[in-house]
Amino acid sequence: MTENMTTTQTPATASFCGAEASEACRKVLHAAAAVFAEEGFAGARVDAIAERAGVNKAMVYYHVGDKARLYEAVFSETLDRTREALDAALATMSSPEERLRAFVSTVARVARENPHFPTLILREFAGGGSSLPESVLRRIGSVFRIVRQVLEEGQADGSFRVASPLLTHLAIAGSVMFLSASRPIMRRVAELEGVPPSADVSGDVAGPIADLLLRGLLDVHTGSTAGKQSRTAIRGRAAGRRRTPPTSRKP
Amino acid sequence: MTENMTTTQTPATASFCGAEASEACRKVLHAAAAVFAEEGFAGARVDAIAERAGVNKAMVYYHVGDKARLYEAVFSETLDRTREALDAALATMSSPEERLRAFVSTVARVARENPHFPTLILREFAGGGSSLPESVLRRIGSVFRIVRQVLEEGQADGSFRVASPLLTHLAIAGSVMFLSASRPIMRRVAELEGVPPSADVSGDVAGPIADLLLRGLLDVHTGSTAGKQSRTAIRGRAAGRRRTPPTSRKP
DNA sequence: TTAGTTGAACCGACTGGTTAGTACGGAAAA
DNA sequence: TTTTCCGTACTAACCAGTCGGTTCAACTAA
Repeated sequence: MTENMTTTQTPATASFCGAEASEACRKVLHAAAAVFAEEGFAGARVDAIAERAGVNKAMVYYHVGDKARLYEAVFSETLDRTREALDAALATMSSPEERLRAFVSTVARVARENPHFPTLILREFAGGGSSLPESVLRRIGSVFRIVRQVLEEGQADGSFRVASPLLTHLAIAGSVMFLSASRPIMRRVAELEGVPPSADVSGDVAGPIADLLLRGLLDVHTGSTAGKQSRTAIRGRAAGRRRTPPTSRKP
Repeated sequence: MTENMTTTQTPATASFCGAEASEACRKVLHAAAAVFAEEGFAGARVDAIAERAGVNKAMVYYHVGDKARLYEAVFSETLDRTREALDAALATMSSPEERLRAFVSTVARVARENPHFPTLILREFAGGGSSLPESVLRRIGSVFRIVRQVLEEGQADGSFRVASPLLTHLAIAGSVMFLSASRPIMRRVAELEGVPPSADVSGDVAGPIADLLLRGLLDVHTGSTAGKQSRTAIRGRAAGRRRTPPTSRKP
């Protein structure tokens, strides 16, 4: 399957499969992405990856290297592709709002085209990045830098309210990743409760997420009384927000 | 549904460690939560759990059962505790905004008090809930029902704009979980880039997250020109949002 | 008091199945 | 021939789960 050459035609796998990126090698990387996403690093079996790729297990070692290197290759390739898509998408936008919306929709699109991406990211963030080498962490940092710049621009020109760029970025990325990866478990929960699985998470999630994050949940656009009341209530609450005591249960 | 008696003081670990919940058993559950969070289900070694708990491996099997049952016990206990905290927190609030803010801050507090919680949730959502039994999925569903009710109330009385409750819930939960679990990897990324690790994610994340999600990122309160422009642009975009064809890659 | 009994809590050492990684040989290109 | 590619068959290690036994406190009978 050559299905995710959707953005540009750069051979992102070049550094791992040799410069030419042979067919077998690409199949291995695709299969690895799928199995790593489904089972996690520890749960993934090299035999399963090989079988899924339609090659012999020895080929995995011949082409890519050991399991850790395979994992790194999957991550690097996906992050590079994401980064390229982001650069391309943000380049055409000028205002911070447009750029932020483009960020959300681009990440959502990459997640839709490559369904293993959000799963891998979620797993790795949960693990603290312990199984990632520096090179991959640096790629993550470079994506963060893009968003931080957009957020700071927006704050500087007054179109965004002042908030921590790091928290905001994580909220945006977390929403998109979590939501994209939630499809299977939400389907299971839904059918367990006897309700038909919601179509909301099956379609395009970028628009609603961007709406939520950019416009906010409160209906401030209609200028209705309810909306105004809400805003006042929330502003008061936000100002006088009580601090919760830092009672940590475990040292 | 028999297990929705969550508002009362049910001892959450009762069903797994025997009614008395012996000291050793509690230690095992705590250690299991830590190791499962750090390594995932497949990556967690029962020997590691036993060592962390300061008991012999055979004791793990003697007290709790096999690895899957141990995992289930950790999840059930944590989810029950979360559910109890939510019920208590939301009971005192009346308006939908207050209740939603209470939801965010309660989940954030539980995550801070029990740092393994967001990690476990993230991992399990990534895995599609494949290693969770029905009982645990039902508990997840019950938490979702709480939030959906709040959202629908808010939409009914006009204080929330109309949006998919499922998407909104996942965005909220995803933000909080992702952000809470991101601390370690963010620290690693930060120190790799030579910048001091941001204090933003170390403190209380509930307030900023709730502010972001409830008020929205755009500074609509000042009525600035930039804000007005943004809103128009966004409304236009949201209305004419293109539909993406539902191309599912795998059957 | 004391010797004997019981049973729950506990442990070191083992097993059987699984899995990452390799040795080596064949085939086809170059 | 040499190099690249691919496959079979193997090993060494790992790990979930078990087994046989020990400790010890509580209880009882004499």
